[in-house]
Amino acid sequence: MGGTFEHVFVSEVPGRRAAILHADLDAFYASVEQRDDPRLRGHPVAVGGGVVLACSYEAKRRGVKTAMSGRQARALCPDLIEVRPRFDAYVQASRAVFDIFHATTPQVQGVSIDEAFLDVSGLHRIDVPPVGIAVRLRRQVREQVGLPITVGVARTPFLAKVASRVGKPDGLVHVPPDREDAFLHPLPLELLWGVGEVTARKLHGYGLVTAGDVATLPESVLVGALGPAAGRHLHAVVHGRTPERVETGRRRGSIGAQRALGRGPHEPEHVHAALLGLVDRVCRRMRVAHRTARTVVLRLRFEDYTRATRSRSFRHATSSGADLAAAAVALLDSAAPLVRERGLTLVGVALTNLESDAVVQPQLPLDGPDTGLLDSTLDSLADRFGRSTVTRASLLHRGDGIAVPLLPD
DNA sequence: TCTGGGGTCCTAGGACCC
DNA sequence: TCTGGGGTCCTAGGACCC
Repeated sequence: MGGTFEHVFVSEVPGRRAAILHADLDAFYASVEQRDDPRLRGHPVAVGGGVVLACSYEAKRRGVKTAMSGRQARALCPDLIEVRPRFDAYVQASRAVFDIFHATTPQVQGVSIDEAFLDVSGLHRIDVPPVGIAVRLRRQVREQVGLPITVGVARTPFLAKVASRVGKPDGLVHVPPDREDAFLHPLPLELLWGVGEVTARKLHGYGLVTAGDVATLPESVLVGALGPAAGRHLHAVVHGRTPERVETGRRRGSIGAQRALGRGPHEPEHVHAALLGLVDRVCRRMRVAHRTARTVVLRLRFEDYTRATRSRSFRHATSSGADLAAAAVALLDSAAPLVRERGLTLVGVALTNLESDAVVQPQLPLDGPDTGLLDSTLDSLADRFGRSTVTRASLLHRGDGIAVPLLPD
């Protein structure tokens, strides 16, 4: 395990500037395994089945990467220790870490199971400066949960995210507002959040290597090369013009599940059964989340690794497993020629255009809405869905309860 | 080197409406 | 008969993220 390194550019800038922390657990799944099994510590560890889901920094140094096949990883690193994932342990560790985040500030935006943005701008009177908060946060996560975490501190979430990337593993990087260009411009453009393989390749084609190179270009050139949204975004990014606020309380927009089938041929009945299993799973998750869906998306992947999607939208959102399953099966039938031609290797289903469906079961009066009851109903819904959404709720009768379809954001 | 499972956002064409 | 601009929704594909 690497030692702690703390890289702070200069001392704290006083005042009430926006201050965002991006906190990102290092090699999360692999770190949990190393925490729970001392024999794994200091050794290259990969978590996964046939594919590497996460790997320790010892493995990363040997060239092992996420999403690599197990065979490939073993070829690069013969002494690799492969561990089956224990998702329950990861969820538990994540909850413990997020508890520390929420104890630090109410303004927490979760990004994934192992990272979050924390807005500490409002804490300047009641707490130590942001870098001090970051130092404490790292110590608390290490002491209370036993995991290494990297924190980036900056004026905007985007810069904090890039800072934590630079600080990995187990580091702390602070970007003071007056050093943003000095920090950002020397970095290879691949480090910019949102620049992936395709965009990087395009930009390299123009002879651009660093973020600073990109910053010399006018917006119109970037728009011409990358399209309006990506071009404008990248131009804003390299000049430090990204939003200062974190977004809390956002609800997800889709629920999906997929299953790799392996190389075929596959019996149609087998594919059919797999699809129904997936629909069942996503419907279950949707009901637990008190959502309904208006659109079903079928995802397919073929032996040549090409992909296709087919989708169908309903007039009204539904939570009916039967309706959604029928739609999914019809979509699969419509793609039958493609499946025959290319050979199916993956089937997936996603529910999108999600709406909230809060059905209030207790005996509410059906004869004319009772204002008091409705108020208390709305209050309890506000706890579950967030105040701003509920103020736009409309009420209607359904069966022996009152259904409250909440308008989507 | 043949690649898992969960998401987000953007683009673009066509239908349809005013 | 031919012409315009603007908006929304649906569908399919693609880039990107962890």
